[in-house]
Amino acid sequence: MRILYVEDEKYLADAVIHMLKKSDIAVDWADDGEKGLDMSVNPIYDAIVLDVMLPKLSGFDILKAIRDRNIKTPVIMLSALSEVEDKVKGLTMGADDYLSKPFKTSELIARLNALNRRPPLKAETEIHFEDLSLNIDNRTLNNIPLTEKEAAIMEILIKNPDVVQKKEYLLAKIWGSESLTEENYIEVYMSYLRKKLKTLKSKCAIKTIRNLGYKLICK
Amino acid sequence: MRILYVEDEKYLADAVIHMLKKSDIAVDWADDGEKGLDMSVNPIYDAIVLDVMLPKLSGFDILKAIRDRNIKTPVIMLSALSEVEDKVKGLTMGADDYLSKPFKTSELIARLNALNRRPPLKAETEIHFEDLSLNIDNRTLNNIPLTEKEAAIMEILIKNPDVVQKKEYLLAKIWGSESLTEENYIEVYMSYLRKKLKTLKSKCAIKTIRNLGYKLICK
DNA sequence: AAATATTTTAAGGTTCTATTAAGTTATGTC
DNA sequence: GACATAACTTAATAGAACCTTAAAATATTT
Repeated sequence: MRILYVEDEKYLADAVIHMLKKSDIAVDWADDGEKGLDMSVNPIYDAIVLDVMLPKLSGFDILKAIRDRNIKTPVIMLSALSEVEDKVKGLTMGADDYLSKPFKTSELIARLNALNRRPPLKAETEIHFEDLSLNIDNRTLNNIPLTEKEAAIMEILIKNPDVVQKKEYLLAKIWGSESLTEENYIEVYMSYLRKKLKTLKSKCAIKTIRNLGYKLICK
Repeated sequence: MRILYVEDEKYLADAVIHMLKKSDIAVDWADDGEKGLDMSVNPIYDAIVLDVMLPKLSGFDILKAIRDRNIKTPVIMLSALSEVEDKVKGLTMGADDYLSKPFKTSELIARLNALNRRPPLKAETEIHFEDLSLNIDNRTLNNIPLTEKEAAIMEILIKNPDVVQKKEYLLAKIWGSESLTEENYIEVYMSYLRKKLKTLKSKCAIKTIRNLGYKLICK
């Protein structure tokens, strides 16, 4: 794992970097906000550890700048301000985690590892796959409107192409139920969605895996 | 978003659930560890919020149990023990986040949203052997579809290559029966599987051990 | 309150898988 | 090599799972 660490206190930085390296985490260090931002846009990092109080640009400024540029690198904010409002501010601005100073490096390492167990972020409202683009906000698939249920099913399928979604899972997730009368719901909606995929002349189709569920496949 | 909240203090739970609902987060509540574990295995939840100190099973117990079962639902641990060691323990056991009590619900909400900005981890369901790869979820062998019974037989063979599987064992395991009329079932399905292995031009083949059973062998 | 859109229900039709059965081929024994 | 037995293959059938459609019930918009 390779991370960027933006921190102006050299003593602290040296100590933390030393510990991280022992845990096999490569660290690039920036000692002010400007350098930090310049280096942040580099996509090689698995995570960015961002102090809030920095010379020139604050951690929040950097966070905002990189998220505005649609860069999804996981960010852990670091601050002596342990106020809940600050944590919330960081997290809603797109940070993935928030650690109060002083912290133990072992906790930072654990949090870095936790972050990197998950795949990187995808873009928000539009989901693209092959020749399909599903817009969650408008509820449209390649500009043709979908109903709420259709969109909910399509979202799950398109986010996991080629992965079978079990019937019970879809029922539970979308209808919040497990009753058998409702088994037919899913069949009806798959039929609707297939019709729409056909009118779109999409390369993709919904495949049934008998006794299991459905998945999205493309030519 | 729908989450599972495992918490034994009813007062706290009521307050938190109320706030979460206002933020459009649906909450199912379990008030002890056993119920919590039972409900955790249901794949409908976008996250599980887990108190550590619980009757019957601790939050750590639940976390371990669900991660052992390869369930990837994001977990936030909740505890009055704010010791760093505990946080590290939770995070290394596969929790995605850790929140110390007391906490503000706004922070919990921010963290839930941060977690759900990331796509869920997929469970790995592929079994590899020589030039074969069996996907249990998709029910495919090297991307060609298998039926339910074919997949069930193949799973047993591929998990125990070079080990003879007795006819009666396969019958009992897959058909749940020992009748002799059904002896032919297995022969029919071995024939189907062999045909598919041939179309795959696999190095592997199913060998018959007369009067005993079958095993998978490879060149 | 009417018009429209969406969801649910229900019924009949279609497709696929598992089972059955019968003929064929392989294996081991004398 | 002849025989008996076990296993293989294939095609036909039955039944379950799934699809489609249209109408009824709800929900939403105008």
